[in-house]
Formats: sequence, C-alpha cells, structure tokens
Amino acid sequence: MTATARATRKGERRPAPSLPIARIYVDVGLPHLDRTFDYRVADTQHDDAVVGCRVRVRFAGQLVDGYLVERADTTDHTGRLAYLERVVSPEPVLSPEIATLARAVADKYAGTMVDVLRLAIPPRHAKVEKEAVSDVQDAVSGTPDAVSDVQDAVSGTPDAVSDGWGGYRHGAALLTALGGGARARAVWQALPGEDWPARLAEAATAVAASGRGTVIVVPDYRDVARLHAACAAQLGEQQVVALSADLGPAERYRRWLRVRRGIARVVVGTRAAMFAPMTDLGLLVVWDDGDDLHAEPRAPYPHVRDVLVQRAHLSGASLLVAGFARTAEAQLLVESGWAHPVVPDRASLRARAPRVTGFGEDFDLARDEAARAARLPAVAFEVARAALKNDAPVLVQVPRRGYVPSLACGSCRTQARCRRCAGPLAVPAGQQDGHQDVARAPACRWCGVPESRFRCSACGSAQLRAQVIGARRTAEELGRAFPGVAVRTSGGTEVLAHVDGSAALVIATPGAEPVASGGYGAALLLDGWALLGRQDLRAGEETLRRWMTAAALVRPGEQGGRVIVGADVALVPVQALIRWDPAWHAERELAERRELGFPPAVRMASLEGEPEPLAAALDEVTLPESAEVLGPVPVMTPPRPDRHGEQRELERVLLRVPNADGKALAAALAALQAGRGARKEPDTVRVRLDPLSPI
DNA sequence: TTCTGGACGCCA
DNA sequence: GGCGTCCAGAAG
Repeated sequence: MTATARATRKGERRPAPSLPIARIYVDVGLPHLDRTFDYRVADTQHDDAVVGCRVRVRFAGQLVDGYLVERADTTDHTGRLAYLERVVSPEPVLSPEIATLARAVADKYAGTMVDVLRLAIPPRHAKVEKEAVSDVQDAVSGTPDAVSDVQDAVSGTPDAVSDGWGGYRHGAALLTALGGGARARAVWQALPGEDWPARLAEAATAVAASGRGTVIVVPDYRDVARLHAACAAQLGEQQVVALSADLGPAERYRRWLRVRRGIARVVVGTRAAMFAPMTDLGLLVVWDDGDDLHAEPRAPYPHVRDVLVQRAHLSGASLLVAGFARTAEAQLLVESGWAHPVVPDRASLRARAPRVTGFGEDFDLARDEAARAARLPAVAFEVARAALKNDAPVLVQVPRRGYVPSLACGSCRTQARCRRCAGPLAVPAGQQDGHQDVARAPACRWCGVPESRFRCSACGSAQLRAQVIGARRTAEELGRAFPGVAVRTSGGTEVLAHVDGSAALVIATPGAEPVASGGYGAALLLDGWALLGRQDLRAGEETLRRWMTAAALVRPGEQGGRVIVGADVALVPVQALIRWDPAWHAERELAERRELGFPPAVRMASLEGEPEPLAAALDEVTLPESAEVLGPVPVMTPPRPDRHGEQRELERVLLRVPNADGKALAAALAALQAGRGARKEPDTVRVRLDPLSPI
C-alpha cells in the first residue's frame, strides 16, 4: 500500500458515535503486557465491536489478535490512540463471566490473561461461524419442544430421580436444591457400582428444568461418551453437547458455539470444558477430581477442580466435586464448610460394596504351577477361579503400561538408574514378533543410552529384576494360569470401554478399566507395593483412588463380588478400601499434610530453571514475609540438549506460604515474571503455582 | 515490527 | 549550541 493510500484511508476514519474507546487484551505472550490497551473504534466498526469480540490491532507496528473486553467513553492513555485495525467478527466469544474467570485464574496461577484465554476459547473457524447462524435459527424455532422435553424428563421420572440419589445422606435434598434454583456445593462420594453418569444426568436435568445450564468435566473421552449418552437419554440430543480434545477444529468450534449461543443446556467434556461459555450457569461438576488428567499441562497450569471452585464462587453456580474416592483438596472444601458431604448411607454401602481382602509381601503362592509362574497368591487364584467358574468376568488391574516397565537391583531392590543422567533403566519394548525370550539390553528411559554393565549404586550387585510387571506380560502369564479363559487387555493405545458379562480375564492399567455388564465377579489389584512405594506426596491417595475406581466395577459382596488387593492390610489405604471409607482416608491425609506443611494445607509454588537464572530470580523476587524457600534441588528430568548440544542442568526450588498468603505469593511471582519479561531475560525460569507433585 | 527519545558525535 | 544519526526500549 502506498503512503498516499494509507493516509487517505486513515483520514476517512471517524470515531464511533458513542463509546468510541475499546479496551483490548492483545495476544502477545509477554507477562509485563498482561493488561488492557485502549484503541479507538471507528464509526464503521461501531456495530461489530461488541464486548467479547475478536479484533486485530496494530501493536508496536505489528498486527496482532486481541479481545475486546470493554467499550468506554474515555481513556487514561495520554498519547495518541490508534484505531482498531479490524473487528474479526461480531461473535462475542469472550463473555463477561469468562473474562472475569480468566482474569481470576491468571492471577491465581501467576499467569497471563491471554494464556488462560488460549485454553478457554477455541480457534475461530469462519465457515462454521457463518453456517451456525441458520443452526441457531433452527434451534430457536425448536425451543418450545426442547423445553417441554426437559419438563417431561423431569416430571416423567420422579421416582427414578429420588431412588438414584436416595442411597445418599442429603442426596434427595441436593436434587431438590438444584431443581429449585438454590445454590448447593457438595462433595459427592459415589457408591460402589454406582451408575454415576445417570446420577449426574439427573442432576443436570433438575438444573435444566429450573431454566439453567450445567457443565460437567470428566477425565477422558470414554467418560465423555458415557455421560453424553446418559444426559442425552434424559434431556434429548439437542440439549447436550460433548466437548473433547479429539474433535477437529471445525466440529470443536461448532459445538462450542452451540453452547455460547445458549442452544445446549448441558456440556459434557474433558478439562478444557471447565471454561465452557454456558449461559445461565446453574451447576458445575468435576468427576474424579483426583485424576491427573484434570491438571492442565499448558501455562498457567490450572486444575479443573480449582477453576470450577473459583467459577462457582464468582458466578454463584452450584458445584459438585464427585468421585468414588476423595482427594485431600475435596476434604478441605468439606472441613472449611464451603461444601457439604453427600455420602452413601450405611445400609446402601453395605448392600453395594464388594468384599475386599488384602495380602502382604509374605503371601502364600498358589499351589497351581502356572499360577506360581504368574506370581499369583493363593487367595487371588482361588477368588479368580471361583468367579470365572460362575461365568463372571475378572478384572486384573496392573500398574503402568508396557512390558517390564522398569528395573531394580536384583538383590537390594534399589531403583536401577542410568549412570549418565540418573533416569530409570528399562527393557525397551520389542517388536511384537513373539520372540519374548530374546534378551535385550536395558536402556535409560530418559536419554536412551543402553546399559550393558549394570552395577547397583547402593550395593554393587550386577543383578537386575523387573520392578513392575506390565500389562502384556501379566496377560500372558495369567492366560497360562487359567487355560481356556478368554484374556482381554485394556490400556495404552487400546482402551476398551465395555466388556460383556461372561467369563473372561480383563487385564487393565489404571484408568483404562472397561465397565462390565452386570459387574465383575472379582477384581485383582496387583503390585500395590509398587504404587504405594512411589516417592510422591499423593501416593496413598492416588493408590486408593485407582483401587476404588476399579473395585467400584465389581458386584456387591452380597452377590459374591470379591476384591483382592496386593498390599498389607495394615496400611491405611488398604484399610480405607476394605471399609470403603474414602472420607476417613481423606481426613487422615489432610491431617497429615497439615502436620507436614504440604498442600492443600499450605500454598506452594515451584520455580524451575538453570542454576544461575534461578538464583537470580530468587534474589529479585519480593516474597511475602511468611514464605519459606525450600531447595534448590536438582530436577530429575530427561536431559534435553540445548542449541549448543550441551545438557541442561535444571534445579527447582519450592516456595511455601500459609494459605492466607497465597494471593500475595502469586502476585509476587507474577511481578517477577513481568520484570524478567520486560528485560527480555533469555533464560527461562518456569513458575508453577500449586504444582501437582511438589515432592 | 515500528516509533520515540536520549546519547553521542560532528560541525559551526 | 545546534543538528543529525544511532540504538535501546517500549509497544495504545
């Protein structure tokens, strides 16, 4: 474009007749620019430049995307204002509710607004945006039907609704509150065997009948599918939208727009759905909040449960934190009085829980030769055989995937580590050619260097043993122990959603357990010592959660359902499983974390980076008085060569403050990043608030 | 990527 | 002292 043409076009612009100023969040990822910038709105843009729309603006000479969050009469900016370059579309993709939430989430995690908006708003698809206009009109003309569908669903099945929630203390009251438009906050502990998608669909239906919408967030796409089916059955397809990461960009935007435009009244989705732009929000639900899929891996690393707590708080919507187990974070919501517990009554629990038996390390091996080879304890072998004889499927939960995932010293059991980078040694998964007895050299799972002459760092032994037997080998060995029984595996890339109710061995990794028609006759939860032995703050809680999620798929004990757990009955998580009392476990867990000063009893942040920049950052930051600095310690991560081909040496420090100073800590870290960003510090120091596994 | 202002150098 | 050039820093 020539200078004359530009001048002419500029000269033609006239400010909008009213509210000629637009406040814009510009999409540059710089932490010190995390605020709005004012632009002028031209008269030709006046109608399209609505609050929440996408715009293009010239920012420091560059054209960048942005979101319009406010129209105003005046500006504080003293310099000359530029006009909006372009209103991308008048679709208001950023509602005031989500804008407020995103700002709060950014502040809470010491991140930026635009980082959060990247998680909250899917990329635009122009064609979909246009086609959706007729879609809206169809749906609007169909609204009376849809509303009466909802009312039919509610009034037509009152017994089913009260029966489903009847097994819980305060269950009926919860549904009444949701249907009556009252605000309710609850931590719901589902009964073993519970058809939880049906219960959540009932809750969403009650909310829909009061004219409001529901957002339900679940860990993975299998849960989305189950829940979508349950909700659609009660509310009709039109009312329910499934959002998950596996959708293509067009379909994703199409469904998201249906929510934003108020066509759908229920959203069911994986973690990004926590920001679903539901209109007239009535209820937020997170299912199985202990699943680490609920932790967003992209900056600023928000967690679904915490975002929904925040969103419920800001919007006045009801909140349900639900699962078979209970996290320490959920327990804190209960103990602080913020949420009410909705737990099974004694009679229902007795009627529904499977019978649980534990065995420690000194168990009796099965007499059967093949079962011995599979390392099956006698009790597990007998229970499985009895269930199979009864033509019932048996679930075998094995930790982690693959084939002999990691190695330990054969004499003292110390984890075998790489000499170069201290990564875990493992036998690489072979080609699936059946040559399982071909000896393979172990190699480091981080840097890939093979280890041909292993020596234990603790005792000097050259012996190696498999630390955890993976699903594939367990399947082979168990198949031999139960000849003639069908063996199915679920885990990794091949996950089964469902199996039928006939005799079969179903080998699954945690989180990949298929649902069995009529429930499993038995479940064997093997290698509990490996799960519990992990060096992780959440090892106990996480182990119990995985066990309960699997054991909940087993028939009630009164119908012969048995669970065998491979860990000592004296251990607290095993006790909690046997008594089926996750609330008791969460109570103990939270008490322990209070004592030790771990989250959620305190607020923590981690700073990660190379030693010098990390030290400089610590030097620079102004922390709250109460802050403790723990570390730095070297970080065990896969070493990645940098541009010069050298290994990066990473360190981490933890910062700890009382919960009351959490905001101040986040603000201090945001200021630190703004300072570093403004100076264009080349070295990255990664800041994370509420890291999932601080130890 | 563009703009601005301050530092500095050259010339009168 | 005045003017031009260069560079860093900010960014409406």
